[in-house]
Order: sequence, then C-alpha cells, then structure tokens
Amino acid sequence: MPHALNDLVIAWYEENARDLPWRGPDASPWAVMVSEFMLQQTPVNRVLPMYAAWLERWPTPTALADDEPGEAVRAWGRLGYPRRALRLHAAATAIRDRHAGEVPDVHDDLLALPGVGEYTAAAVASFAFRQRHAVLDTNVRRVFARTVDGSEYPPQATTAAERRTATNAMPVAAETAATWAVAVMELGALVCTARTPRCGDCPVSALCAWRLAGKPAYDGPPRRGQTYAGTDRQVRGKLLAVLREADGPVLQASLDAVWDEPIQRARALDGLVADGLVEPVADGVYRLPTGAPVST
DNA sequence: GAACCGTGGCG
DNA sequence: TCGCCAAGGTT
Repeated sequence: MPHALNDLVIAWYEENARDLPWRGPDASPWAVMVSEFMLQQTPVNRVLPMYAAWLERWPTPTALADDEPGEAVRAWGRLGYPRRALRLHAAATAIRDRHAGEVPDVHDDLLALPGVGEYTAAAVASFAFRQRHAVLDTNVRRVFARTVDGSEYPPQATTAAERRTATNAMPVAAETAATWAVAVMELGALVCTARTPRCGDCPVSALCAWRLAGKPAYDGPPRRGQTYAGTDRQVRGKLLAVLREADGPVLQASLDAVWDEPIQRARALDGLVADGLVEPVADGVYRLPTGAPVST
C-alpha cells in the first residue's frame, strides 16, 4: 500500500486491535515465540487456551527444554500439526544450550532455530524485540496483493516482488515499523479477509488497487486444496490421539483399533516414529518421545 | 518448487 | 453440505 496510508492503518489498529495476550509489553519474547508456533496455520481462537496452559506450565524456554518432548506433544492437544510441538521443544533446547536460556534477538539466530522460518523469525524480531523486518504472513501478503498489486490473492509462495513491496512500504523507524507490521496483519485478519472482505470498514479502501479495479476474481492456478479424509494425515492424527490420551506406553492393539487398513496404518505409525513423534518401547509397545536414546 | 504435515469452524 | 481456510516450515 502507498506509504501515505501507513498512518491510517496504524490509527485503525490502535482503535480496532484485538486484545490478545501475546501482545503488549507484558508478553515475554518466549511468550511471543510460543504464540507464533501455535498460530502457524491455526486460528487464534483455538490457540488461546493452549497458549495460556503452555506458558503457565513452561514459563521459560529452559523449563520446556528440561521437560520431555513427549510432554510438549501431549500438551499440544488437538492444535494440529504436532511436529510444531516437537520443534518448539527443540527450539527451547537450542535456546537453553546455545543462548543461555534467552530467546535470541538477532534475526539470523532466530532463523536457525528448529521450526522457525522466514515469517516466524521476522515476527519474533518485530513483535518481541521491536525491530524493523518485513513480516510476510498470509494476511499481510493478501493485503498487499489487493492494495498494491490489485489481485484478490497473493502467489502461492512468497516472491521477491512481495518482499520488495513490503520492504518499500515499511516505516523507517523501527518502533513504528513494528507497530505497522502487526497493524497490517490485523487488518488482513479482521477486514481484508480471504473470503468476504469488509471493504466498507477498511481504512485504505479509497486507494486499494483491487477495489478500484472492480475486485476482479482470482484467475491464477488452483489454490492448493487440502484433502484430508482417508489420508495418512488422518491416520497419523488418530494414532497420535491415542498416545496423547494415554498415561503411559500403549499396546499395538490400541493403535490398531483406530484404523482398519493395516498397510496404511503401519505406514502412518512408521512415519510418526520417523518424525520423532512416537517412540517404540518394545515389540508392539509405543509411547510419546522421552528424548532419551531409544534402547534396542 | 511441489508435496506433505492436523484440526475444526464457517459460508 | 462440503470445500475453503487458518500468524508456516521442512524436505
């Protein structure tokens, strides 16, 4: 969006921002990082209770790192993509061992942590440490696609052109840039939404390229569908749910009960073991990972 | 770069 | 109803 509109977006944010627990000066960098992991591909409303429980139980990276990775997987509950729990535990371990237990404030150090990619590194650096970074999540990318490019949706993968657009529009002062970043994201989440944008409530609609072009429909390649029923992902989810809800090790029979087809069931279980989400204890006995070397 | 990785709510 | 979508990352 044009630079001149940054003030409008920030003013809109001050007036309309949701009161989320990971925002504001009382949220530690660790709290911000936990929220960012949980929010990857997961709606805010489902994250809120898990976020509170996690921070109460593990208020610091070291607290989490000193616990078993399986406990992180268990406490992840039904947030989805449980590898995120494992990676958050691994990130906490790296922070404990390499950064003296403090979430690093250097972008490249953040990027080096497990489960932290381009978006999350920029988000933590910006939100927690008030630095100047282009924070390109799906909301921000959609806002720029519409206001600047005149397209309904951004490309599938983040492009250099998008990074250029965001960087060019970004306020120069770090503190302002940090507020602007979360403001644009919030605008995308609340007003410039994917399905039914509320252009009547948008502070920049007057100069939005997409609206001015008559809101042309998306005409790019089919957007990635996510079939689920009958896939390995569904089986993995069912298997892991059994492990999560059990107090200790689980017998093969309990796992076999969740899916009829034995080949796919075995493949899914093997995948979970390969991913480190499940640990074989003995023949036909499994449990959530302890973090200790597997005895053979 | 495409495919894969969970789960649930909403239009 | 059911396809689309949600603050992505890794291989």
